[in-house]
Amino acid sequence: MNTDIPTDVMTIREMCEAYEVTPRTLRYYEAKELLTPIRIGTRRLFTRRDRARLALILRGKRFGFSLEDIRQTLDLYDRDGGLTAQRQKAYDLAVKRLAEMETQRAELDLAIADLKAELADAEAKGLVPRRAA
Amino acid sequence: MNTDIPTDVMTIREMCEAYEVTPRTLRYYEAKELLTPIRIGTRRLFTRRDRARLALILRGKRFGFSLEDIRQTLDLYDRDGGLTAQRQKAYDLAVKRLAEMETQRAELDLAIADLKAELADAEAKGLVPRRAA
DNA sequence: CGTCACAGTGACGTTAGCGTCAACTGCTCT
DNA sequence: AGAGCAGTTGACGCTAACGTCACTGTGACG
Repeated sequence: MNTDIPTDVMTIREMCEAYEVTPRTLRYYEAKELLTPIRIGTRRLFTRRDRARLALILRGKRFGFSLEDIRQTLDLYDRDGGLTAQRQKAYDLAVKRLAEMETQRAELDLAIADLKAELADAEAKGLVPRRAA
Repeated sequence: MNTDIPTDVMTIREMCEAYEVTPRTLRYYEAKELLTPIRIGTRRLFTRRDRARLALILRGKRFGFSLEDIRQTLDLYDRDGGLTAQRQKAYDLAVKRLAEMETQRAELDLAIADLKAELADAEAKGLVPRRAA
């Protein structure tokens, strides 16, 4: 009994400024079924849900996941939660992603340590005047 | 006084199997000046240095860095170390990359925590029978 | 009522990062 | 010498993730 339009929606421009993306990007994500903004006539209105998803998308991208990878796990974050097979699959995938991310975290720690060592070495050799905290 | 060929070199096939990449990839990296294998006639021989660089390349890729990003910092890892402006630039860039990686680490921790919470929530709702350690 | 700024829809262009194929070039082994 | 095989060089192909452009639609406003 609440089929009307949510009040806290944003236009495409507002979205772009809020998340530093272009309209093209948002339309592209919609085409790829990552976002599902409300359509008023032809115009798009992005809901709270869209914003949450967009944040997750952008985050995922920074970790090197593809949009397709991201799309497949996004559903897990939907609160409506039917006990569908769809959702079960999303869950399974998410478990795998979690493992990947933890692996990546370990690797990242290693890479950071390595890089720090290289920098320290370069400094020790007197190559640079940098002050590292 | 050691201009001859290093003994611990690898052919392109050996490299491919060792690092799970294709010949195409290695040639591509060479074309992009990420690797500089020795050329015997037309054949390539990959040195210890190439292997170290390749490992760094593959690692960088997993964190979402572009090959160009990677190329620009790789020089820092070269042990020969002239005090060139080149090297100074590599150092400066590396400092920036380090900051990026630490940001990424923080985000990754957040993302992991989020995802774990979602999974726990899904389990609590009885959506799945998974046993998480 | 004109226009004007913003939104939308194709459709084509672009870049990175390789895949794929064809046509050589050398070895090496028989 | 011929066969075979790993390796090389173009050259073209392809996908993801958008950019860009040309055109259409439309609500607001003087």
